[in-house]
Amino acid sequence: MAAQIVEQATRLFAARGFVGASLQDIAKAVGIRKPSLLYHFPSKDDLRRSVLEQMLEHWNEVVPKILRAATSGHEQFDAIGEETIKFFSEDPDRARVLLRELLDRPDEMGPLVRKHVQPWTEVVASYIRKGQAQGRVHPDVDPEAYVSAVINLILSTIAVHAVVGPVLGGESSSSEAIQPRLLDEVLRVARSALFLPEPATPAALPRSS
Amino acid sequence: MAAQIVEQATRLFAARGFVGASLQDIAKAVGIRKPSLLYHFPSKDDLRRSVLEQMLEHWNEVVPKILRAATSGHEQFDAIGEETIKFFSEDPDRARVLLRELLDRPDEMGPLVRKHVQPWTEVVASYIRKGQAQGRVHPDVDPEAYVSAVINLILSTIAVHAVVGPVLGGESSSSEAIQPRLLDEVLRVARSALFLPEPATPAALPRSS
DNA sequence: CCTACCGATCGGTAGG
DNA sequence: CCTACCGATCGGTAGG
Repeated sequence: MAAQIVEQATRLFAARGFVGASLQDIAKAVGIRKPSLLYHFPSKDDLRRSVLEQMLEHWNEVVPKILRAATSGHEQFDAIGEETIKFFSEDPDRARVLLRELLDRPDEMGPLVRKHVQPWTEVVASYIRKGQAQGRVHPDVDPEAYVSAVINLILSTIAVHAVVGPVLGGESSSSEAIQPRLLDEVLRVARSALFLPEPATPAALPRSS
Repeated sequence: MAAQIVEQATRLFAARGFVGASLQDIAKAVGIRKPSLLYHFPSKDDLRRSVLEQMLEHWNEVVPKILRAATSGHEQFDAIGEETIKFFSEDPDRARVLLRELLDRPDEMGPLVRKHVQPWTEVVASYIRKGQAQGRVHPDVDPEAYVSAVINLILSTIAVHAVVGPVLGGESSSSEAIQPRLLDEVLRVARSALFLPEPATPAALPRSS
């Protein structure tokens, strides 16, 4: 039961925001009365925290899988981007709730981001630095800033795809499915802003032209 | 007076969202009573539309200046990015209000984006296509998707900088000013995802190596 | 898990 | 531009 409440709360918080989605609305979506909902979650704020907690829990399950696949090289960095995109696009409400919370409660989200996002950000950043030392990655990439930018890009692209997507394809393109064009371009942008174009054997084969 | 109301409404809508900011709050910030506010704006929704309108008005003043400077070439594309960043970072509340509206009212924002953003998106896209024909721009750039991605990137980076910025610099870095590191990297990502690395004289000087 | 109910606050109006 | 007031809805509680 608690799981269904969290599920519907996520849906409605994502669509209408925390203050915009009433306990009444959420209870009705679950099929119970408001006081029954307040038996499972003592307050609306407790429910909000549970929604975030469940999301970060799922995220923490997925992170090791992402990082394991990513030792180095082009394909592995693609894997990081693809898995991150998969996490958010298999339920865009995750991106919307997260973005809303970042806007609504920056002071509260700071520590949460520091706890759940910064660690793997630093792992990815260290891979980037290693890539720079090996001459595979652009030397002027700011590793931490790059990772932040790509996360922001993925998050916002998926969160607002319903309005930005249809603007691209003048066609019907129902407002439900995410346009692959957008996500493909996001990945391409992230990739080509990172890697040097040529294998570039910097010192190994000093064959001067 | 109406201008002060719109100004404070923008501030509070940006910080707390449309439903989270009450007419009471806004009136108090202006220094008048709620019914006086409702004399200038017949309803809260009218005030919301005025906030959006004023923002898009300012945006429309800035767009021609941006496009005029951008005929072609590297520096001109940088100018587009820099001016767009300037527009939002000189008042980050613009980015926040816009992002909130995209999340809150996708169906209403669709037409607005189509009207105010799509036209210049297509101008920029056509520059990109010209650059591709001349071999200056990566051939696998999807012009419209690229522009959408960069707008999303700028918008979200500025909107949530207060929480993402401090995560980067472990130092004090007060939560007010936007970290130049972030914006510099955003510009670098946008630039290096667009242009081919070399001048690459494709057919003009067929000096085979 | 429910019915019944609470004070507080919401957007908005009447009337001056 | 104000005071006074409206019905509706909010999150939450009592009590079973």
